[in-house]
Amino acid sequence: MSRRKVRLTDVAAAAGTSAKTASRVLNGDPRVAVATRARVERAIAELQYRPDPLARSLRKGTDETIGVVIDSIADPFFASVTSEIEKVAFANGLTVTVASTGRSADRERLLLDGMVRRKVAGVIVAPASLNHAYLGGASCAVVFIDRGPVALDVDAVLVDDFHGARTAVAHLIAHGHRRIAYVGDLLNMQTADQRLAGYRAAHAAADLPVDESLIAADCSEIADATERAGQLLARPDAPTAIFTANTRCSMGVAPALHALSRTDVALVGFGDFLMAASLQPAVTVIDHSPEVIGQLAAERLFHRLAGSGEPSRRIEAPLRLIVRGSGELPPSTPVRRDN
Amino acid sequence: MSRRKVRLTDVAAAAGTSAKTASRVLNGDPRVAVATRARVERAIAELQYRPDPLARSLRKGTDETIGVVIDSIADPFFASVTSEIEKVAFANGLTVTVASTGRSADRERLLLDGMVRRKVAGVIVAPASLNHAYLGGASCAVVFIDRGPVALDVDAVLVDDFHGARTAVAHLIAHGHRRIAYVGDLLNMQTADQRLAGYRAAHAAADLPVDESLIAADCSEIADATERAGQLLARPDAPTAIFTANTRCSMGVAPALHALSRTDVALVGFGDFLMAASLQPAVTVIDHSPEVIGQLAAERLFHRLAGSGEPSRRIEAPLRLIVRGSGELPPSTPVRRDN
DNA sequence: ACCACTCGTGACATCGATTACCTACCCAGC
DNA sequence: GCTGGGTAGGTAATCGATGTCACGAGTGGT
Repeated sequence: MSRRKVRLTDVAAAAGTSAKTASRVLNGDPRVAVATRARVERAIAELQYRPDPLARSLRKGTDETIGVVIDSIADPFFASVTSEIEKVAFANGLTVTVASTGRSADRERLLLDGMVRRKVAGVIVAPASLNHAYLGGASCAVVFIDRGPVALDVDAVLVDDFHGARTAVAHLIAHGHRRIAYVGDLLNMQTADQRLAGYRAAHAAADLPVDESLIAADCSEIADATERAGQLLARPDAPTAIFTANTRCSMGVAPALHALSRTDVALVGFGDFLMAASLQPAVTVIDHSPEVIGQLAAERLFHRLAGSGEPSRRIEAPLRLIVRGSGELPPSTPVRRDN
Repeated sequence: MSRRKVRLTDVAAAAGTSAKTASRVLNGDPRVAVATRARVERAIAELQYRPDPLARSLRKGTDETIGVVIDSIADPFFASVTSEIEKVAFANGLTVTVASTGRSADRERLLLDGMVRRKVAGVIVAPASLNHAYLGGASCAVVFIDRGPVALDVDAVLVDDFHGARTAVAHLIAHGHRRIAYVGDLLNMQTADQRLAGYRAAHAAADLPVDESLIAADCSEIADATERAGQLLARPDAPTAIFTANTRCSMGVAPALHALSRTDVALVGFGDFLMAASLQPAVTVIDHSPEVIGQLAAERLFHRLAGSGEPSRRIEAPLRLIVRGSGELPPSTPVRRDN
């Protein structure tokens, strides 16, 4: 009740000093006599004073908030990343503001612009745009995740999309598959592009030709992946295996296989997901732990905020193949006529 | 480059007027001559001026931000809710700050306190504490989700936990089950409490006794649910069906059944989840769409912000039973000796 | 011709804290 | 005794926008 509006001047008055000195105590300025400091601290405790973050931000020109800009909060991958960032931020006493781009470059700019204007201490961004030079003038720390910065020199926490995809596809090839479909995101996404390159590289390494018609690189939603998987499998020359280039696609393709009872089609996905181990067959994946990515990104950001001046780095989050069954199925030879 | 620090006074100067008048134009004050307004508007456009949200908040005493306080962003249910809230907020030009309580009442207070101090326009809270009187003094709009407010008169968007659970369990009973386990959250959660009550009511309605030893109400994490399911099924008098009282528990129990190859045990879960339809058997659930809850909550909040003075309401989000297979399995009579 | 009023505007205080700059004092050293 | 230097603390400007209030110019009624 009574706690309405306790200002710094109130504290100062109670401590019999001026606002400036109270402010010094608050900010840990050493030039304050111990006795005075004690009086101020007692006043703060008694009045339950807490500084107004808005006023402080306005004056200091920096807010104790970190912004997180991602594709969608509903995407389990980004949800986990965000959750981890929030944990680290909370531990450091900062708050987190999230906003989702829905993969729109315009919206990314809009959101980041707003955050910069709000003077956030830093931002962690999964970019949707293709050129980030516009962030150059920003005075806050920036860390990119999932996709790297273009035309901008900042830290990034990424995974080795190329090698991850290559490993996944090589795994399928090693199990005898020759006709492997690619189901992934639109290629204007850096990650998608790299993963498709990995898919091709795996083929090249095994001297296998790539059948371009098996490449479905236009699945931005779960439903798209489901639909494309259905189409691919309906073909007379259907693939015997599918590589899904991201979690969303895996979560679209797995149900499609299930719905068609195609337990004979091998599947390896990029990105682990809940229930992947309990599907029939369990889904083999290349796991890039969102928790680790979130943590690395947040730590990197705080490192910067603490004033590290080191040159920016691209940090690589670990990848590992989790063998569960779906990726080890042998190629089936269904109704075939030729060959 | 040049856009650094365009202040209202700069705009005013460019338009040959005073800051106050420029401010009037910005805030749509009608008392401005059309000519002046035009000049100011042109200056704004030319200088690409955008008001400083911090300064504005400080002065107006309210921030264009809404706070979302939930258990965990990593929880798919809350992630979806949050995502929906963020969509609505973005559409209204507000930003969203999220923070997770990890189910700690202390942390809930801490977080909400911080948000209120930040003068957020409103908060949407999935409470962890058991008494919310402390929010009474807050000057911002408040909407509760998932769990209702206690000792506080604000809007809430809830689901009918009692009837949902009752329906789910009645469904299992209708399919012949007599020994139905309950796997759920700690009972100090309102929702858990109500759902267990629904479980009991369904038994009572069918004149079935409740075997208290089949009630595992201490699973706050996915792993807990997995473990408890394993224990329950290892008993000589194992249940023939399981009701999981929330998504987390469903996601723990389903893999447990799968790992034990117990495709004979029926399962109905409270809350839908990704892949539920693709598990073997597909999981029958009582669905309470997080999207709908998030949207209703956000809309309600904006309704309040728009100045609605109506008395607070408890809005009920719809529930529906999604029949998929796991809930319709007949009771199996495994290695039984008695009866 | 004068009062009463509205209309468009600007000067100045204000939101709550921080910072630049300056004072007062104490003690050492010449 | 006076200067120099360091320390504790105060005063006022500042961050950027908005609220208060007052002021000059038209307008219309009498």
